[in-house]
Amino acid sequence: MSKAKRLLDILLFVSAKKKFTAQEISDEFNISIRTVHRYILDLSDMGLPIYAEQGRNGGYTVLSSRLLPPILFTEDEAVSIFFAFQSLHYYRDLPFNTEIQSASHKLYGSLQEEAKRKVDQLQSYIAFWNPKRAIETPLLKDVLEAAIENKNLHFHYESKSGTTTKHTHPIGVYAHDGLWYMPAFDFTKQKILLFRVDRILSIIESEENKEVFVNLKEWFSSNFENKQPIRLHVLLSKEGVRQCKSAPNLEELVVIKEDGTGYINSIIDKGELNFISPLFYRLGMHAQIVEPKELVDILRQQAKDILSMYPEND
Amino acid sequence: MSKAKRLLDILLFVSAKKKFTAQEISDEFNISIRTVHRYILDLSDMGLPIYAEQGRNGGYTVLSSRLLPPILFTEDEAVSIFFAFQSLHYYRDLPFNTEIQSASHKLYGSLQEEAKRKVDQLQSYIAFWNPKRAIETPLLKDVLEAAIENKNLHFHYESKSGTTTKHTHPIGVYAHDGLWYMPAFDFTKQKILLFRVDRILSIIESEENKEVFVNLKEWFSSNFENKQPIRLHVLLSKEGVRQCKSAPNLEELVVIKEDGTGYINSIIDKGELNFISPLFYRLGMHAQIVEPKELVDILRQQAKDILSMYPEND
DNA sequence: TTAATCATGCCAGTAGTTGTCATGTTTTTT
DNA sequence: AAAAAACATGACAACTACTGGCATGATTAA
Repeated sequence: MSKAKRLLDILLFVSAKKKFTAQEISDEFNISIRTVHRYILDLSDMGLPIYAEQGRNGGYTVLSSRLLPPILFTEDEAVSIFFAFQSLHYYRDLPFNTEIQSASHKLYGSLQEEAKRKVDQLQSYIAFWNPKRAIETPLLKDVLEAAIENKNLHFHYESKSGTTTKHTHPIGVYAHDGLWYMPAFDFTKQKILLFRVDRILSIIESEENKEVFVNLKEWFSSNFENKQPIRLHVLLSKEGVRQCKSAPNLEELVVIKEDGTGYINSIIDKGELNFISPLFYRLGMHAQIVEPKELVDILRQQAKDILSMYPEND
Repeated sequence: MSKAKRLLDILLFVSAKKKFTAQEISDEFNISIRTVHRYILDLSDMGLPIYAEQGRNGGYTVLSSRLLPPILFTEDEAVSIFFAFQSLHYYRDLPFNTEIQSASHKLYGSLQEEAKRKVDQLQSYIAFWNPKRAIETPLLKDVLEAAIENKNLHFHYESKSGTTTKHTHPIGVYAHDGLWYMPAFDFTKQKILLFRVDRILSIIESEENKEVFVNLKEWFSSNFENKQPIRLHVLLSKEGVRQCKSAPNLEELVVIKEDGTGYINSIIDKGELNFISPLFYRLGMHAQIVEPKELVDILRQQAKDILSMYPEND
């Protein structure tokens, strides 16, 4: 077997084992101890952070975490990785910040000049904009860890009514619009609630739990099921069509007529009414609500509240 | 020089040159032609997609795009790259889809079993949720290309008033809330406008342009300057504080008092009024607007419109 | 003190690499 | 048809690198 291949095998072996003696490698790969010492010198020259402890009970120790075999990327693949990293620049807190830094550095360093320019250009022509929030999410990594390790999580939470204590089992973590959310089973309320990770003030403790809950994907899809179906029927002007087409939950429901106007006439979840009412409020004349009466009531009630708060005095 | 190092040098040389003869390599690196043939066999065994054309004017041709020297990633760095790719899964259209696929594949293949499980788990516990996956943006790649190559772009656009033709110079492309936007200098209106890439119906043509415009970063930062400063003064209940803290542009302006209530009293851009009015509409009693009068007028006018649309008949 | 380690040097035997020469094949040019 | 330019492959001797064994030292723990 060629030296290069053998070196690689040893690299993988030792970076998994972390601590070992020359004798062990000699036995494992059937090579002389003298050669093991030479190989380790080579690996060290190649940049593997390894150090030796002298004397009885000594041996070698690999510092870095496990290494992968060398990978040959094409330039375009490298650019795509930078592109993906770019999309993360706009989050304040991320679970893998240091690793992203070092991976970026390794990749950028091995690009040729021309490709470096391409990457630099990419960064000045494309962006993933988040309303760049000042909101800190220091516990993100801890929460994600608890979720992945299937642990229960007890924490202090900043809710409407002040600081409360929650006993939960996290389903997962997701980012939306620059904020991090955690759906979790609440043992007190016996159902899955949605928590904002930045509002978790401190983690009290986490503990193992063997029970199996839904996973994040299942939770997402179950959330699309209608809990309280209700018919939404709205007539839309041309502009109304345009704006509804940009609304998260409505876009697929809009039916466009030949003259450019349109309508919505389908079943939605009653819980969404509060969510979509601001849109119809903004649309005003551009959206004529036929059904449900509840939605009209919400709009009218809020309009009355506003008028009573700001009485005509001019 | 060791064989491995020489092979790498040749790998980089040929993957940049694409087409070459054995004689050229022999001259460039001062090795015999016989050895060049041997080396090329080695590279081919290593997976470099290279083929030979026989006969006069023949030679070798490298198929794939340029290769980077082999990179040693740690397992954690590999995981961070998967994490970054994960964040892109939630866009329907992306400029580097195929490269992301192949890079993913290479990385995943060289992970050890344990790490594979970790990556799989990651994908079921973390998500980047994006509400507008259904909207197609087929021209994204073309638009980005025109931006990077500093070209002018003429296209058909679906605007409020129907289909129009735009003559622009793109500044760049950015994603926000699941949609792709393109700020571009409009030659007709002689200023920078914001276009939605999914509303670009077809590209008529693009042409070189030597002129220099602002780049995307400059455009972003210039957009934070107040064009028409106006004072916003609002008194907030505890719930009002909570909700304003979650609003993109307001969160940093909120001042919290000891009892948990708070207020906003600072200068904002007049253009933002239309943007924030739905929030105050929703807050109702939880936000008492002191200034500006314009905001109150917007709320009152819209409330009146709503009430006149849905007259009391119950 | 002894045993277990790493560290390093030397040397001869082995294994791998290289250059040269020879022979073929394919394709284009003359 | 012949010549030229290229790849393809084999044989072999010269050269180079690698390996294992042995020796010697240094360091540490039992």
